[in-house]
Amino acid sequence: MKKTSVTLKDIAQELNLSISTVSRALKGHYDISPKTKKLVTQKAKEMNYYPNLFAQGFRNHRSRTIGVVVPKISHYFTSTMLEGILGHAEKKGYKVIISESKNSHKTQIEMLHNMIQYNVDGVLLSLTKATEGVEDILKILERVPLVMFDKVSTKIPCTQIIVDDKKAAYHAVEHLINIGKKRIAIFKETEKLLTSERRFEGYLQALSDHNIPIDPKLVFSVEDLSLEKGRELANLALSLKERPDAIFAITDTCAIGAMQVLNKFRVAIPEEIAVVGFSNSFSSTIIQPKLTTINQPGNIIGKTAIKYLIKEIGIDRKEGLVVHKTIEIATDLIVRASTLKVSG
Amino acid sequence: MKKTSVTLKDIAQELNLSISTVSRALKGHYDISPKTKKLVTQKAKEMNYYPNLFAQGFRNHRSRTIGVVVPKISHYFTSTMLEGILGHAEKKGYKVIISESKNSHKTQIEMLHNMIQYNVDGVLLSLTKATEGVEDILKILERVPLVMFDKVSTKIPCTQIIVDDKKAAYHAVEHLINIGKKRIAIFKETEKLLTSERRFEGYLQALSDHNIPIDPKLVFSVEDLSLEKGRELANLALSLKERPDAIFAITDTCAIGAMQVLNKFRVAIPEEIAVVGFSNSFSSTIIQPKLTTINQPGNIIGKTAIKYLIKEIGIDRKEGLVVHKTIEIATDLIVRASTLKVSG
DNA sequence: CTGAAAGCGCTTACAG
DNA sequence: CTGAAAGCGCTTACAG
Repeated sequence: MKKTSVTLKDIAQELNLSISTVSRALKGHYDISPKTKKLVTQKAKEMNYYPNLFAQGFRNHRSRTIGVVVPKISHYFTSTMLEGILGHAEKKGYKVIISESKNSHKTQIEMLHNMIQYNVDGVLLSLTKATEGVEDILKILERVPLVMFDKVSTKIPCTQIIVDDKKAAYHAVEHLINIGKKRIAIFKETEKLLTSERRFEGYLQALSDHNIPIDPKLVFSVEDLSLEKGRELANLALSLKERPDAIFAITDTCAIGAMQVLNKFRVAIPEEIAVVGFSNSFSSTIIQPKLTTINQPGNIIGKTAIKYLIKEIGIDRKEGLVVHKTIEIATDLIVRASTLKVSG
Repeated sequence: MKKTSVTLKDIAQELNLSISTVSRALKGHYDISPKTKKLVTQKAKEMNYYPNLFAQGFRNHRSRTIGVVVPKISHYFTSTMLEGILGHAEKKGYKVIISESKNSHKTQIEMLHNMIQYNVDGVLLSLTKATEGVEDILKILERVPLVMFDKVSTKIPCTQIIVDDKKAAYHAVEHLINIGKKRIAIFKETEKLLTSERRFEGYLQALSDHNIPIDPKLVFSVEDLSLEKGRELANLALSLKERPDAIFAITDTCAIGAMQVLNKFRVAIPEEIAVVGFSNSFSSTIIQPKLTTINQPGNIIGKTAIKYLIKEIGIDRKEGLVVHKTIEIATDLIVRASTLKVSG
């Protein structure tokens, strides 16, 4: 496999020009005469010249590469965010290196260090649940432009793109109230996870805005929410003396687990207990009845994140000019059979 | 943001050594005295030195980067293959650039060209459905080591990692026969897609091995199999004078669409019609009854693909030594309620 | 065992 | 409008 690629030098020789001139002509430098420019660009095309991005990057101290670190690539929502990132990266001529941090804080930090070593121009980060302390990340922030998305931390001063979790949850719970529900349970994570807490805030707010007292018995917190955990919590909820008449689960998966239990015990959904999930997964349309849920536009989140990152990369030299924003991306509630209005 | 990183030169100055010596010491070159080695490695650590991979790559004509082109990253199966790729890449010190070809042949070729321009050491490719002609890809094959996985083409002479589709389908259909089914329909794609054709072969083989005549009316072919198409085909199947007593759908999604129709018309699954899918998606455990399906180890496929690619990268200089293999990864049948043995 | 030097392909001040 | 030269950070034959 020969890979002798055409270089500036080759073009220069063919044309009896200097390498400098060829280089400049190809970049459309204003100093070069139109004739030469035309000559060079034609020859370059003819010889099938492609710039050695490696050499360019080496020379310019920029790689046109962006590093992305996410907890797990095979979560559907994550992969839609990645699609948003890839799409925009391509348009802007950036390549994207992707790493998984799994559920390890250590791996996460390692990956970030790798990214720096790979000379990425900037990093896009979505935190693992297991993130412990942020000092490591603060250090990284000093070395490379960084934008966080989806799973973020308020302790890290950087631009962050998130779903408007509080508002989304508020709408979900308000919807339950509107269909006549009064004892609305929430299935959420224990404190660690910001996303979960913000959804909880939305829940509390909606109840209080509608003068519904908060019953602590209806707040179910657990670590590592999953299908299985959804089932367990549903069992707990059913065993309450005063059962809830609705469940707001902060993930679809957990909502589906809960529904399986309700179905098993022939608890009518939504008549006896309505259910709302979060994230509009494919499965939410498969479960019976179909699950009302909140659609998070992964694509837009990813795209917004990389947009801001590229902007920061552009201005990172002039220290001080970088303004950190928190952008909240709007979601929408998709109403399906699991919360159909109960007539009467 | 200052990014003045430590270079070999800095270490050399500190230690009053030449750059050459420092470079060699760090690589453990046998020529360097143990004392110097120790001195240098310590100093490097102390100064927090990280090699500039860019400069190394530029110098060595290798980037330790692998390019991956897949049709769509947000397909669950695809993302598990990517996980396999990423995991092994990390272990071997390779970074991974990922691109989506969407459903466009043109984009696919563009992405491959990009990869070459990015100086990747090798490329991992899974074809889009829309692949038209392979000349473009053959040309790329001349320029960079390439291994294909999952969606492949026999017309391209390179190492290919695929699921043993024929055998998998054979087992699925044989399982249906074993539970007493005789009129087994297949829901498949039209010819274009190799995967689909190989599953069809397995279907035919299983029937003929068990002396069950093939009824062309039971072979349903359609383009772009989807949930919706699964529903349509199920409707067609139900309208047959002689209904099938089982359906082998070559994707889970399509199987689930079919089941929705069966459920709607209160056709008992599996008693009246049993259903088998393909790929063990999360949804296959959500649909009622749970779907029997074939588990494809995406992780292993990805890992195997990158393993072979790295091997090829190692030997690509000595032309002619590269042997192209087709590796078939074994699958397993996961039996669930949709094909439970019908007693009597 | 160590060092000086060339070169990977490109860009860009400097000079003319 | 064009060219010669330096340099990005590293590796590696060549010399001693």
